[in-house]
Order: sequence, then structure tokens, then C-alpha cells
Amino acid sequence: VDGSSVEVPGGASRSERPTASARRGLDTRLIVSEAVRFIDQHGPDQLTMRQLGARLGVEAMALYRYVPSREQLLDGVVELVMDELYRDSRVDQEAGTWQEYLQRLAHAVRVIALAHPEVFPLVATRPPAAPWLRPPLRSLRWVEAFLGGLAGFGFSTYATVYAYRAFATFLLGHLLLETGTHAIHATAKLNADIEFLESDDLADYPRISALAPELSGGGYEEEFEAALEDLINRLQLVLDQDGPST
Amino acid sequence: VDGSSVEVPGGASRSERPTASARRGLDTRLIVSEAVRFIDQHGPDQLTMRQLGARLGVEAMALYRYVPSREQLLDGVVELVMDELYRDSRVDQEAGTWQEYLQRLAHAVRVIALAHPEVFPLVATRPPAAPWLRPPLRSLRWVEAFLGGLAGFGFSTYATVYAYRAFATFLLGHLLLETGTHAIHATAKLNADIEFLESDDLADYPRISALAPELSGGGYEEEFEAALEDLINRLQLVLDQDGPST
DNA sequence: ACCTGAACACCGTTCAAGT
DNA sequence: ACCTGAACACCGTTCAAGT
Repeated sequence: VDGSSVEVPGGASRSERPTASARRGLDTRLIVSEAVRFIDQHGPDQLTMRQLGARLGVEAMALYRYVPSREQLLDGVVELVMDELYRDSRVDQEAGTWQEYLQRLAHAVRVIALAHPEVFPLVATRPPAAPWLRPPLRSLRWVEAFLGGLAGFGFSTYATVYAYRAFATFLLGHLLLETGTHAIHATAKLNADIEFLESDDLADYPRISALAPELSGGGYEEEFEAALEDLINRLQLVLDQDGPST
Repeated sequence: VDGSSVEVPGGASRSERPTASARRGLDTRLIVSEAVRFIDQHGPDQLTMRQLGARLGVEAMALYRYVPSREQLLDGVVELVMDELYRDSRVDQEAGTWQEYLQRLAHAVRVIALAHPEVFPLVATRPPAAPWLRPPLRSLRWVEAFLGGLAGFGFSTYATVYAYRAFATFLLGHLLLETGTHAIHATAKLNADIEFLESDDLADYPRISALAPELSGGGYEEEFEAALEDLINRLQLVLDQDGPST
């Protein structure tokens, strides 16, 4: 309910008609959030400077006053979406334990990912602005808070870094897989998919056929929860071996 | 040494001059493997039908005899790269234990990912042809072998499915992060990266500054090994709780 | 100051025409 | 049978020109 907090003044008309409130007062932030909405609806490949301009009641060339290039616009999309974390109530309040802290953070990121399944692949694969940022933890403010949080709970620097890396890897793998099945193109493509290198017949793969329902079934939520708990247990072991303080 | 076994007859000239052996005898497979080589060198965004044609000594339009579209060509690239597994000696030979089997498979996939860091994001994010295929385990033959292998080691269907999902998630997260830092564009972009939504000053993030070397450092190999062992231990627990046989 | 028109150098893709 | 030329409908981006 609170995962899609990118506010854009305009209404929901998906025609080329510009919304009244967007007509005047173009602005970098407005452009980026309209891009987010567009990608949520049609996927990143469909996002075109001309189409985005049309939705904002403007020619494509006008966007270049506020955005250096399409590539940087996509970077802005990633940044804006991940910044929804700041508006998520569950990360605001103080956590009592580091386990609780990681739980809250993980769930908040998951909410964002599921709210924007078409954006998440960009979060996962766009080259980060700095080498210390591991997707999907792509914001400096964020990572700073993460490191500070764990340190506050008595993590050594070693344990902090270990936890950071493991946590990012966990989120990336799970959420990319989960959003991949939720994405628009996933279903759209299955219909029209003809393998042209070699045509596969499912009858040749008895084990897959037998397990098809289990393999394709959902259960992402339970999987996420279980793996998150495992990760936390794993970090507990590292903490125990390592001793507290810096 | 054996991770890049896509053989393409042509030489290594990167000009538009076609290689002698590729001049005649166009063919779907040749086109796809040339596309792999191109992406390895320049990344997927740079891949253009016209440029690929030029490398094969042909106009772009000629490619459409063998490849339905650029999109399907990219699907073919993913498939061809992951099929290198069949040519990897470490998955051929019989494994004595399921732990050994998973270890071999994981390392073989990692070799492929590192051999083609620009292709791996495609492996990770392209919509799979079927809902039972979880990236990066995208081949039916492959997944069939995986399921059969574990069943042969006494995994119940529940444990098999659990292992499949966990294994795929593990590989996806780790290898996408690792290839992300190895990718061409990662370094190319860092130089020219100017945040335009808000300019960040590293001095505002003391913990990141302090841990910068540890955060950005490599250590991917050790991380991979450690996490793989953890995963195997986790699967051991599931097996114990679950009991053997189908 | 902010937006537009026209233009440039590209794309993917189709199809009639060449050999 | 296989490739090409020309064309279509688009792209991202630049820049002089409009208001």
C-alpha cells in the first residue's frame, strides 16, 4: 500500500493528451517520476524521449533542458524508485535488534521491487555510480545508514562488510527472480515464444513435466522469508566467531 | 581456460572487414556466435543488426533469413552461452555425492559468467521461454539433468524443488554482482558519471569512506565459495528433516 | 527562460529486385 | 537460394530559431 510513493501530479490517462497539472512547470523530478510511471506500464524498452515528452505535454527536445540523456534518465529512475525507502514507515522507526533491522529493511526493499517489477532489472543491472554500491543497495545515504546501523549493534568492521555483501546478494537474487515472473513482458513473451535454434518438446523432459507445477509455482514469499532467516542465522555465526566492537 | 568455447571460424580483426572464412556460408549458429563475440567486446546495447552484418561480410537485411528479429537473436545469445556447460569437462564426469555435483555445476556456471560478463545480465533478466526455468538455469536439458541428478542422490521431490530454487537464486545473485564489476561499461561509466539529481559528496558519508577499500574490494571468489558451502549445508538440513526417496 | 522545428545520423524491419 | 537497395517508420540528440 505504501510501496508506490512516487508522486506525480498528473492523472492516469494513458493517451498522449498531457495532464492539466503537468502542462506547465517542467522539472527534472517530474520528468523522472513520469518515466517511472511509464516504465511500470510499458517496460523500459518502450520508454522513448518522444513518448515521454508527449505524456508531459511537450516535445521530446524540451526534456533535454532537465535531463542530459536517456541513459542518465534511466539512472534517475533507478535512484528515484530506490529512494522510496525513505518514505517507508518501516525503516524510520528504531529497531531493537539487528535482526529486526535487517528484517525491516529487507521487506521494505521487497515492497519496492514488487511495486515496480519493470524497474527492478534496471536496479539490478545498471552500472552503479560508485564501486562501493552493490545493487540493489544503490544509494550512498542508504548504505551509510546500513553500515552505521550494524556498527551500532556491535558489528565489527569485518562483520559489517560481510553482512553488507551477503545482504545485497540475497536481495538481488531473490527479488530479481520474483519480479521477473511478475513483469509485463514475461507473460507477453511466453505466448509468442518460438525457439528457433532448436524446437523443444516437453515430452523429452519427464522430470520437468512431473514437477512443472512445483517449479513454476509461486511461493516466493515463503522462500524469501526462509532464506532471510537463514541469512540472519549465518550472520549470527559470523558475529559469534568474530567478537563485538570495531 | 575452457570457459569460452564458442567457436567462430573468423579471426580477431575488429574492423568492419569481414573475415575470410565467414564470407560465405551464413548460418544461424554462426550469426549467434558472432553476436556473442560482439557483445563480449562492446556490450549488448552496441549490438546492431547492421554492425553485426558488417562483421559477417553481409548487409543487415541478410541476417533476417536466419534470425527472426534482434530480440530473438539476443535470446539465442543467452542460449548459446549457457550451452557452453555441455562442453565443460567438469560437468561431464559422474559426481560421487550431490555436494560434489552442486559444487561442479556452480563452478562451471561461474566460469561461463566470468567469460561473458556482458552477456550475463541478459541471462539474468531476459524473460525465460518457460516458467519452470529460473535464471540463470535457463535450459530445459540442463534443468532436467539437474532434477534427475538430485533424485539419483536420494532427494525427495520436495527437496529437489527446494534445492533447484535455492541453487538458482544463489547463482543469480552472486554472479550478477560479480560480473557487474567486471563489465566493460562499469568502468567506462564511472569516469563520466555525474549525478544530476543531486551531487553527492563522499565526505558526507564517513562510514563508507572508512570502509571503501573493503566494500569495493574483490574477494568475490572467497565469497562465492563460502556462500556455496552455506547453501549446501542448508540443503543438508532440508534433506535430514525430509527423509530420502521420492 | 523555456520550448519548438528542422535536421542529422542512426536504428529495426519489409519487400521487391537482383544474381 | 541467397543477398542487396531502397524505403518506411521510427530513434537520440543538436541547435538555431521562435515566444
